[in-house]
Amino acid sequence: MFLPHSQDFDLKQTFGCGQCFRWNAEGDGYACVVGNCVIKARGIDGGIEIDCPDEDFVTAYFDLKRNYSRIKNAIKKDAVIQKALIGAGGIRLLKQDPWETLVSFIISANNNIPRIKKIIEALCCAFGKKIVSDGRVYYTFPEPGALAILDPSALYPARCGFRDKYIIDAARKVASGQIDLQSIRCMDADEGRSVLKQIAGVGDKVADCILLFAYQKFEVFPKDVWIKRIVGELYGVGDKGIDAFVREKFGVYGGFAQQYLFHYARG
DNA sequence: GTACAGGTTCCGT
DNA sequence: ACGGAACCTGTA
Repeated sequence: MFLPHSQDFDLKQTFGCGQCFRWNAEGDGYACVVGNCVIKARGIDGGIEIDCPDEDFVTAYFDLKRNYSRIKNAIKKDAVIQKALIGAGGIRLLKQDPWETLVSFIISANNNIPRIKKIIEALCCAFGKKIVSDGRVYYTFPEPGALAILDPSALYPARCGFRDKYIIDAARKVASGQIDLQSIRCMDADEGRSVLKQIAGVGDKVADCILLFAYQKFEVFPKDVWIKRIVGELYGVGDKGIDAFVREKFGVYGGFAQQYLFHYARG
């Protein structure tokens, strides 16, 4: 699938902005296991080439139907956002699998990106399904049922630390049906957040990341330390004032603004 | 050896 | 309700 060059889609920005953890540089592009297959993406002359047999899936996953230029214009209200957009304007918000996103952001707690990626790969390698593509070996993300039967100590080789019991708690609640991840799709953000927070290790920040990156609740604005820092420094708004500030400033597009500002905050 | 990292939970006021 | 320490591990 070929996508002509657009200022609204940059692979490096999209994969590097912290919303996803399984895209890796490979050859002259990137590769990732999404669901049960390997997707590859690379920049080529005049655009982006995406290698995946299911075009409908690619369209949904990369959110290709949405007009990002229009969104960026709507939130481009001051010099701060304008500067952020210079280096981050090619970010797209990926529509990711809720279960994988849930576990990934439980792991993100008090952690850094390289180690988050390492832990997720270890879990996939140990408990996912092996697939081979172009002679390379990959692993799918483990199903809830595959983790639900385990004791937290079984995750020790993945070096999750104190998060191991949270991952198992999530797996058991999802595998048993106690938590229905699908049902969150049709809830508003506040309802969805309260359901997700029933899982140990899921607080406001982790829940908001899942709502934004898996359920496309674009008004949600996850507040991590970087965002708190940059909103404080550049807008002079304290932690407790962020929600009101964001609602007033970015309205229903808070999540997009969060990604642009976050990318900017990390240089 | 010590501090700290994209957060949550627990235990004090 | 609210603020601070602890949590597992890897890295500086």
